[in-house]
Amino acid sequence: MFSEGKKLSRSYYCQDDVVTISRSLIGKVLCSFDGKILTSGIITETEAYCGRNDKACHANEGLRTKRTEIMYGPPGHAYIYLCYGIHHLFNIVTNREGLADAVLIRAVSALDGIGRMTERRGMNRTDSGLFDGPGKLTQALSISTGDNGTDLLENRIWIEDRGIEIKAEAVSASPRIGIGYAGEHASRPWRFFVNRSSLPGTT
DNA sequence: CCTACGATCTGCT
DNA sequence: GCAGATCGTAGGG
Repeated sequence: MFSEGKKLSRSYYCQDDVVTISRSLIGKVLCSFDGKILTSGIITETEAYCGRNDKACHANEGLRTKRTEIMYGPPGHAYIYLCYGIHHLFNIVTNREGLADAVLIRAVSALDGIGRMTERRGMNRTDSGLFDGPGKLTQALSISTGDNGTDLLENRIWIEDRGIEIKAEAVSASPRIGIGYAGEHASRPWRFFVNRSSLPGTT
């Protein structure tokens, strides 16, 4: 019953421009498997964070701590951290080991296991805005800090290309959210999102 | 040790 | 539109 999809390869995550990867992840499918049920959603919003010369990045300019260690590891692994003491935010390490580039997934549109995803959110299927936030989608996909460091080529959390087409004109770029502290770097248009009118499910 | 604060979300006004 | 939740991390003493 599940759609055929091709899991993104290691080389995809090894591309050297994190902004390009962030843009190209729009329309790909984020999947998670909890041992019983597959849940997934089309990625509709992302943000790029660069390990060099980017004050918004946790690992900017070689800041190496216990938390950021995963970001310095090999590409294609999950960097998950707790935000505001409540929300688990999911990122993908990219480029090359030692550089700490990452893409934050900010929103998805549910595909597989919608009932289970809605349930995990403690919401009703008819409610709106169920998966359109970085903290919301991790809850829906059952992704938490316990999954920090997960290899996205394994079968717990991964990303597929299902050939979903989203027109270039349906995607916009804007400054990243919630990083006002990043000074002059805050205005960089490193957030990518599918325009509201083009979101799956609208006409 | 102690303090400040955050790549957010919800509920209430 | 705004305050409160809630806790790990980072940085300073």
